[in-house]
Amino acid sequence: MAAKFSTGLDIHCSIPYTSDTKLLYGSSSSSTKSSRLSLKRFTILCNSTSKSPKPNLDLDSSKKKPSLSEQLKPLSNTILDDPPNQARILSKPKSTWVNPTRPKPSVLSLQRQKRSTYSYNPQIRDLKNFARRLSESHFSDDAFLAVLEDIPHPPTRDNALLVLNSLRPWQKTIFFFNWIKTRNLFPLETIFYNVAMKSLRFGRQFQQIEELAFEMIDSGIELDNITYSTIITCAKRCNLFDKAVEWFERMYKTGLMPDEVTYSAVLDVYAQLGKVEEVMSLYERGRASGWTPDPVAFAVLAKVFGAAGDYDGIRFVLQEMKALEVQPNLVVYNTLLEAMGKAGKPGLARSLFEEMVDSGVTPDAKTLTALIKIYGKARWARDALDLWERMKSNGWPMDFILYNTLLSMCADLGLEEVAETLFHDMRKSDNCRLDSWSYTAMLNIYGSVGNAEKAMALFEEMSRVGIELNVMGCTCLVQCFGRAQRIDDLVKVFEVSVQRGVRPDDRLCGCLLSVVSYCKGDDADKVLACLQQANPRLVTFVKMLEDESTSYDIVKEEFRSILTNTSDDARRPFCNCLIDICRKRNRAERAHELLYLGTVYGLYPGLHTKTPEEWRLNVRALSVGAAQTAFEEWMRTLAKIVQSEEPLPEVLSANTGAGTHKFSQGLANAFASHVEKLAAPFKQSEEKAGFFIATREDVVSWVQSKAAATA
DNA sequence: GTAGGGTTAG
Repeated sequence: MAAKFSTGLDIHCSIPYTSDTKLLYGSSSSSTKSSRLSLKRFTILCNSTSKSPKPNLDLDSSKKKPSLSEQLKPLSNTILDDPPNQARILSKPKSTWVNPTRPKPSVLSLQRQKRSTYSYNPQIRDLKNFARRLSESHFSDDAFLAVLEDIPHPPTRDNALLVLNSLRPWQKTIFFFNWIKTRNLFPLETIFYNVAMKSLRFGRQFQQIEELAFEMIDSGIELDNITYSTIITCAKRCNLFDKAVEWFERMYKTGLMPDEVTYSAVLDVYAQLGKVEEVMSLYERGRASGWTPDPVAFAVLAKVFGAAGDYDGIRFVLQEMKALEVQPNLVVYNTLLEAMGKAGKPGLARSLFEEMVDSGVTPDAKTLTALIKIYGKARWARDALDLWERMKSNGWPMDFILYNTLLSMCADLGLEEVAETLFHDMRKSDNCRLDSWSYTAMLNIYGSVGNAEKAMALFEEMSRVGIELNVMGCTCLVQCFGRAQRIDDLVKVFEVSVQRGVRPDDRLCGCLLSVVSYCKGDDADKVLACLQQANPRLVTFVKMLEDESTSYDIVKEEFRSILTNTSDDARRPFCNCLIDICRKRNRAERAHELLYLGTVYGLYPGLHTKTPEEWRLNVRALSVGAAQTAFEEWMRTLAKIVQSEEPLPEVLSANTGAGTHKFSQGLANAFASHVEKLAAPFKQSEEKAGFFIATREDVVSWVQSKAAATA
């Protein structure tokens, strides 16, 4: 594992735009009492088990959602356990249920609502043209009204419905709806409301939909499953999830059973909220009612497990479909592939894709986008390139999102030339255009290979063709010019970006901080001046670290406070860079303090792992300076263990990672020279790349000889 | 978009 776009020293300090955040930044979790641990001992290294230490930063308490069971309560208490009698009768018309004291719970109707069939309307052509003319025009209300009077055929029920269905946007649909209502030519049935609501849904006009629904209730017009599912999905699209649930509950209360369409719409409401338990509860209640879910419902299930990165859940979906003999369709496959990616299972995604192709389902651009993204993230260059070849030779569909994903994949894999070919193809192509994603992906690549000339040329081209630089592009350029020591260019890009409205985020700040860590004198001051605009507290903290008189307690409090206000994925990079800065400015002990705090705050889970046979220091997610600091710390601890004659395992190892990324092989080399400088008895493994190994005897005799030398 | 549900990018 390695950072995506870094060479040499700063590979883990800059904040690369990798999708690999789980590996790179680690997950944070909570709580070791830092205040009770003695700073001097740093015992955390050898006391920690393979379990991640839990940081005691309660950083996200304000965002806490109600518990899952709390959220499910309204459904389970008010509805699902107590379905109205009428509904129960509807859902099981031929039931031979004999135990009336324990009615079989039923939560959905197994019959889908029947749609009325259209009778052929010979005037369809004229009316559609009429509707299209109205839709495309820009009339005032009066003019619109005048044109309506010229409707080519009398506004009978069927004619009016046809026009209503073809009008857009929603303002015109509603205008026409009100027009037929005031003319009072025929009673407005449910279907008229449903059609009007659908148009409102396109315009995301939930409030108006709700008003129409109340109007139906007031006038005694029946709300059916189509009405409810339209209301619910509109609420969902407007992010009004409580409204979606409210209308679902209202439906049961009026004695109407949802059919499977409404039911999966609600499943999706919970899926979008990430409420896995609720989705499963609804799903199981549906199954218990005799429901065989269709592919749409399975796509919802796959989505919710994908979002949670829950591989067992994904397997469950596959098993259920197999058991119920439901054949996955394209969307289900796409969703499952996405889910496999989120669960970090590239191999399973690959075999699922082959299964899909074998079963005769032709992949579309979304399928290929999902898969290319997975291969890029997994750094599976061969599979990614093979797939690209297959796409070309099979003529599988491409779109601009797929092109941009291919570019990002190239960035993940360091495929500069392939990316340039793709970029060139897109430039020539008629059906896709280079957009800010494409340019940003290229900046990412040039930033990673350190090609400052090409990055600058691209930056200038963007200004010329009017594509705005976003915060990611800015970060890539800062990284690129920082590494090339073109600090004046860096400052210029930063200033221009801020002027054009880029709001620096934590990743950009981390990137600036990493440049500070390897710059000197004037250059460092120039970069700090940029950082001052973006995050003044960080600059103050850097100055505090440099000042010998700052006490540990103050460092601890200020660091904690800074981390609290830093997004999760930028915390470890911040800590890495700050450690590097301390080491570069001869504040080695300060570096040890920061590493200790970082460990306590959960930024380095699994830094030290123990088995009875082997203790291992895992520094793959550390910057060079942090890795050196951690190694020194470990040696101190091991020395104490030897001196106090406590037991050691047979093998001690340090893992720097092999640097599978083309641009990131710096850590192992830097680590090797540090080991050499300390004359520590660790040897780089020949079989296992990225491992440094010592035996217990090596370590014991090394400690003893050092002790003898200083005695 | 032909009255209702599900899938694509740092």
